[in-house]
Amino acid sequence: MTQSPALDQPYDPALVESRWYGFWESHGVFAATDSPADARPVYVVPMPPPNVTGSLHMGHALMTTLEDVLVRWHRMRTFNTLWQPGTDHAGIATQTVVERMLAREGKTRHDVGREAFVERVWQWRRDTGDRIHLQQRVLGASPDWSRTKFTMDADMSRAVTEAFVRLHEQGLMYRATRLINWCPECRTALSDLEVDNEEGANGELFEFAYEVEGGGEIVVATTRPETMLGDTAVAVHPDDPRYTSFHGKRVKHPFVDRTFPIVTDAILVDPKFGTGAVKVTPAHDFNDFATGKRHGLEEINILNLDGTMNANAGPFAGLDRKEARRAVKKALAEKGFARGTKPHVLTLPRCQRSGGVVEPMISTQWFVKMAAMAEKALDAVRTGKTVILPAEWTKTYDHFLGNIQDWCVSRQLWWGHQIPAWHGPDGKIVVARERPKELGPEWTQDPDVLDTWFSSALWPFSTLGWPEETPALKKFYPASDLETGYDILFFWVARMMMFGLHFMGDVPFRRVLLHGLVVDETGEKMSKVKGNVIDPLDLVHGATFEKMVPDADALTKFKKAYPSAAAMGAGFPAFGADAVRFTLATYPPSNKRIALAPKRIEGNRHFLNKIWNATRLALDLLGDWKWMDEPPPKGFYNQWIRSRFANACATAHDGLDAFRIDEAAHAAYRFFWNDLCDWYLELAKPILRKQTDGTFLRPDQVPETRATLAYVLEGSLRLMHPLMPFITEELWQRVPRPQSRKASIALGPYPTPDAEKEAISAEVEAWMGTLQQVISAVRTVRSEHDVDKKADVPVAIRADVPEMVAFLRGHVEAIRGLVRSKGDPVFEGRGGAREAGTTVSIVTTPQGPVEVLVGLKGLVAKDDELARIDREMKKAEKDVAALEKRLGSPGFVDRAPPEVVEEARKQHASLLEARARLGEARKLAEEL
RNA sequence: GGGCGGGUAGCUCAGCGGCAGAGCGUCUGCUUUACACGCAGAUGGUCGCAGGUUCGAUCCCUGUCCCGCCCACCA
Repeated sequence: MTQSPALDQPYDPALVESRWYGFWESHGVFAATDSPADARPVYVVPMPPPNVTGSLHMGHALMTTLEDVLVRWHRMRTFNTLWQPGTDHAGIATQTVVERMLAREGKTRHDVGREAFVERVWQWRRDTGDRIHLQQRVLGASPDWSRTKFTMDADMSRAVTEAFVRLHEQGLMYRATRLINWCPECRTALSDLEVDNEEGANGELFEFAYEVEGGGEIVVATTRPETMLGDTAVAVHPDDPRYTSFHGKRVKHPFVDRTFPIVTDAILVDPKFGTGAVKVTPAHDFNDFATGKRHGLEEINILNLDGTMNANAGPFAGLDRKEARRAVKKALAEKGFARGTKPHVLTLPRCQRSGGVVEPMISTQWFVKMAAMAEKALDAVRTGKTVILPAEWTKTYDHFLGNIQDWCVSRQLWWGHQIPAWHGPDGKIVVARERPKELGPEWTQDPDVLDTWFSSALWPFSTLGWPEETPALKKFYPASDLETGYDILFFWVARMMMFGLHFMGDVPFRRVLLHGLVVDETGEKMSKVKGNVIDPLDLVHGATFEKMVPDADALTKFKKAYPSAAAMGAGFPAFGADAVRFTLATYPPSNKRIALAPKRIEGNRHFLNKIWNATRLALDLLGDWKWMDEPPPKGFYNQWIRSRFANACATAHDGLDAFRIDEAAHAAYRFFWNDLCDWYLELAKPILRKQTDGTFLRPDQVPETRATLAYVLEGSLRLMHPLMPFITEELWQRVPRPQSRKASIALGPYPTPDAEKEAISAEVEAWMGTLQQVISAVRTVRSEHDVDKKADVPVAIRADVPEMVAFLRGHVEAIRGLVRSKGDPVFEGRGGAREAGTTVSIVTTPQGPVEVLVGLKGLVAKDDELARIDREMKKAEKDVAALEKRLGSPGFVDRAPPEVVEEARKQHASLLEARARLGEARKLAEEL
């Protein structure tokens, strides 16, 4: 392990973060171990290695971060927490990337052959595997990724085969010939989910006539003229008077020697659209396919697998889809059947992987029956066995599963889990866990592979050893949490739910936590084309713009996508993993688009610096103090900071518990900076720092203050650890702490609201609030009048409530120290005479109004003071008016809850008082 | 066509019946023995628009206009 950085050095994330990963590994922080019997086992389903874009990206970093925050939190509460490494599944991105590499060489996978292609995919995965592993480590993520195998692991393949065979035995996996989505560019079938609809494509509606046998013609409209080669009917609405005379007649195909009927169909045909007559192509359109089934129509496939026309296309055979479209239109025009075109906006179905236009095609594929499994998965969420957060996604989940079609799982690709079926003579098929010995050499295994999401759907239990009844499986299934992006709710989450319930008889996880998608600062999706992709490692380690983007053009694009970063000079400084993690954790999960603002990371980087320096100060103030397990009786400031800490713990716990990590992060941030640093440490300084004569100002307060300071410091490091593992570990190793704590902060415990509950005191916080307001009032006056920082000013505090006077009198040292008053502030009853040149501020507190007088004679311009008072006066007037309107409006006093009315009256009285005082203050200011 | 979000300070976003909040930015003053990656203070909002419910609406309801996403359809 590298040397610890010296604490008096500036905070340097690179120095801090390089040392801890190995330490955690060696101390078993990442391992689930046996724990006390009452400790609930917690399992967070690990995400598979990236399989969407296949490269390192912010979305991946976000998922890693949020998963790891949850895992560290769970682990600190109950040690028995598992987030184990998985094995690779057949990530679809892998082959996409390799195919793109081939395309750059002007080749397709069919040019290099199956074996060579698969080898290239392996190579690519090994290369990226190293980078993924690095990113996991850098971000501090818990799983032992060195154990991750970037292979299609034997155990995983076994689980996939087992699942396939069982589904087949149960009649849920079947082979069928039907209309499916076919991508001619990838030359594979797709599931419905893998088809993206591109809206707003400009197309045209082409109209042409079919000759009706026995005379006349019928005009149809189409956006895909070439499909007319597969037409087997023309449909009209049964009630459409225009076509009544054609019912039962047949039309002649102009290019192929066949005739087909005119049918009536009220489902397919909308008489108001186009000509009211529809050409029917059962083999290449989903609606037409259904129509064909209703009328017993012939299905004529006109396409080859690569998108060229086949022999059924007659004279057009061999042409590509696009060429065929032009040729058909031209031929129809030549024969005099063309009837013109109209512009038409249409939606194009595109392949998610290749972007090619998807063609509906009749094909024989493997399908999984979904209806029964979907029903169970719906029920599990309805009855709360699994909770989806944020809850608004539940409806989306319901809608998807409620309308689900059978899942086409076979792919004509070469990378993936091969289907465990063997084809023999006469179309015989055998499904088995391994090739049956009795099969002769003429039997060949189905060349197709499974949809990558099929193996992913088994993830929660296949990674635990299923189908073996392993101890891990028994202990950790079902998992506690699954954390992932909402974009794969259907692809992954819903399918894990179905397969989990089906194969394990129970839900795969208790909670599903969905986060948003990371986009650039302007809200645009990150993509290589747009040039706005950020590698998280560049944010962690720092990088120049030149390194991140290749050329000047790209740099311009990049800076436009990150306006706040554009002003950062040459590039990103090294923010460090903790700052990146913390920032990612501060976006609320309801936020669907996470606009990554480097400036925000920078702000949080400053927070870490603050923590570093505050700890440095605290250690200095603590001196050689040793941890005491029994905190001594506490004074006011100590009670206050303990109360604030307890509240922060409660908020953080509730936040993490409800998957509002952002709330936990903000609670920790506010506590540490605004309470601990801004107030408590400043108050503790005069107590814990020796005076020039070497004695303490208030020796009686030293032990309790040191104990409290040590307590909240150590506690807040633990509170923040899941959000910023490296810096908290580094500092925690140096602060006083109980002997009972283990070697690493990561081993907990997490501060719980229960343990801190007793420290909460609303009364103490209210009094402290008053003190803070009084101090702020003096500071405001000083600042507004540009009083020299070193100048001491006389301060008088006037209040009528005896407890108030007593309280403030008890804190003269704090007031004097924090506002630089000339001697101790003077305490008086209200309403006395005031010296000329004195400003008056009115502080409204729950305990009543307080006047704060600051003597500024000779230090201040009259106009400034008058302006200040007028401003305060205006605000008071506004508030008084609002309250009077409320109190005066009919029904408020009668109908509003008594405590609300009471509160309003109190405020009103106190504001009137304040207004009166301000009036007097204004008179006084005239004398300045 | 159906559904789900969102529109709040210059920017990014919280809040969701009872005095409108944070971070970043801006302005002013300060190199104060933890921190200028800082401190103190200030500025800044018709809470998209119009109705309704309510004693009271940024918040609930209805309508409406923008923006985003998802699903379905598209001859």
